Amino acid sequence: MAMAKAGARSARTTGGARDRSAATRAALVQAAIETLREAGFAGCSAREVAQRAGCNQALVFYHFGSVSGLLLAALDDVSERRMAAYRPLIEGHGASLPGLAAAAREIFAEDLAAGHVKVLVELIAGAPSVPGMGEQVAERLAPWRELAEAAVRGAVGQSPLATLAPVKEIAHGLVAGFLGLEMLAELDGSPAAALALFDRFAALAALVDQAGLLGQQGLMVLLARALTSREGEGRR
Amino acid sequence: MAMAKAGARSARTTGGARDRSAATRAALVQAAIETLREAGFAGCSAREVAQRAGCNQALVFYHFGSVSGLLLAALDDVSERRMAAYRPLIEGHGASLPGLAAAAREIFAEDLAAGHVKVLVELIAGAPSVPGMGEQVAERLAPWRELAEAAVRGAVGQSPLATLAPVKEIAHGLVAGFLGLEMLAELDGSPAAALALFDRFAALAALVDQAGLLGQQGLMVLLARALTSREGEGRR
DNA sequence: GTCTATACTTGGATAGAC
DNA sequence: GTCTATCCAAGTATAGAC
Repeated sequence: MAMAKAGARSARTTGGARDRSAATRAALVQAAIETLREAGFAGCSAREVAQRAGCNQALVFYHFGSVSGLLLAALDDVSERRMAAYRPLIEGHGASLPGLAAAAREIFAEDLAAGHVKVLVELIAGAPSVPGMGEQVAERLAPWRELAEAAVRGAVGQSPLATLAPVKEIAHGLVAGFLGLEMLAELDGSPAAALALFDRFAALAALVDQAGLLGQQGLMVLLARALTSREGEGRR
Repeated sequence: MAMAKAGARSARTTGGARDRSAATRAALVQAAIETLREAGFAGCSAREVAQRAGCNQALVFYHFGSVSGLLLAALDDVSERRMAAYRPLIEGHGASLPGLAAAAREIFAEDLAAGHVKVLVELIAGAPSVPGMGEQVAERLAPWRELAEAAVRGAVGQSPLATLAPVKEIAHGLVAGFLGLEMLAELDGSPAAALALFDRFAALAALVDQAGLLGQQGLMVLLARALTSREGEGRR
């Protein structure tokens, strides 16, 4: 998928030329991420990005066809690298809710610092100005949503919590939360509030995990009782 | 605050001229909202907006000084009108958690349909491309965050839930959730997933409210016990 | 593959007529 | 207050030299 544009390169280039080409592409992609982060989608002109990459503006069009092509390649790059980093994290600790919370916190702190979620946010927000881009961005977001779903399923799939809401819904909320927290962190100029919320989530997860001792015999029964008994509802 | 730019109008204009001026300003603001919604921040040129408003491009600069000035005025307009609509909703039903959930659902459904949250999302995302705009947007978001905080305080302030997380944190998460759900709804081309999540939230709120019968004597004791008793932790 | 040069378009912003 | 006309800056994209 990241190689979708590789055809732009001749199949017979020499090794050195290929290296240089790859280096240029990589530099442009990195510069695009940086520009998206610092100047937003609206600040991402071919000239601006090329300048940061230390190369010529025309190379954006040679390698990626258009500015939006470059931005999508940047999203691919971030996605691929981050996905590779997160999957083991989630598959490792993800069997428990506290593990998921801790993993999510680490991931998010790292991504806030590196601006990875910002790339996504900017592309989602900027997409409507480029015909057809919304679908392209949605395609690239899909694996993330699946990863979130898998993480939630692994963490609460067989616990009583799963009966409170479908895994898909919880995952949707999680992804939305990531995006929203990123925007607020950007606006506030600080990720503190977002990280505090994650810490709180981790603490609550630990609490629920211990309450999980109650399991079907405890927590669930309690909730079920609350759901069914409607007689004493005079609470003001 | 919405009158900040009123000085652009002479103090001695005739009644008719003032009406026309106000109408033009209003048309531009409405067109800006519509453009932000359909083409995003990056698609909001003075020419594009003016065309939708059915007036001349130069009037953007006459009335608002700059394109970003117009966009901020659009945000002011949305904020003011929506705030007026929500405050009674929240103050009316907000004394209970289910009331808050129901109110939030109504608000959000309306705003999704009208694109009000989109305006905010686009301005937050687009802000980094205009020097100083981030602060302006943050200022305008502040009342919303306070409203969310007041709503949360009113709904869970004296309930056992409030001891699980500070009201400020919950409110921060709520606002982030609104923003993130808006982005996903936009990308999906459908608010269904967001609304389903709100419905779930409302259902859980009703559940918690009924569990609130347990109050300090029930739910809290349970949670406290889970927090302190660590001896039987052999749960696999 | 990369550069320079350039054609063309769009956008921000202002001057001046009405 | 609104419009036309216009200037200028910035952006996309391509052609052609190296």
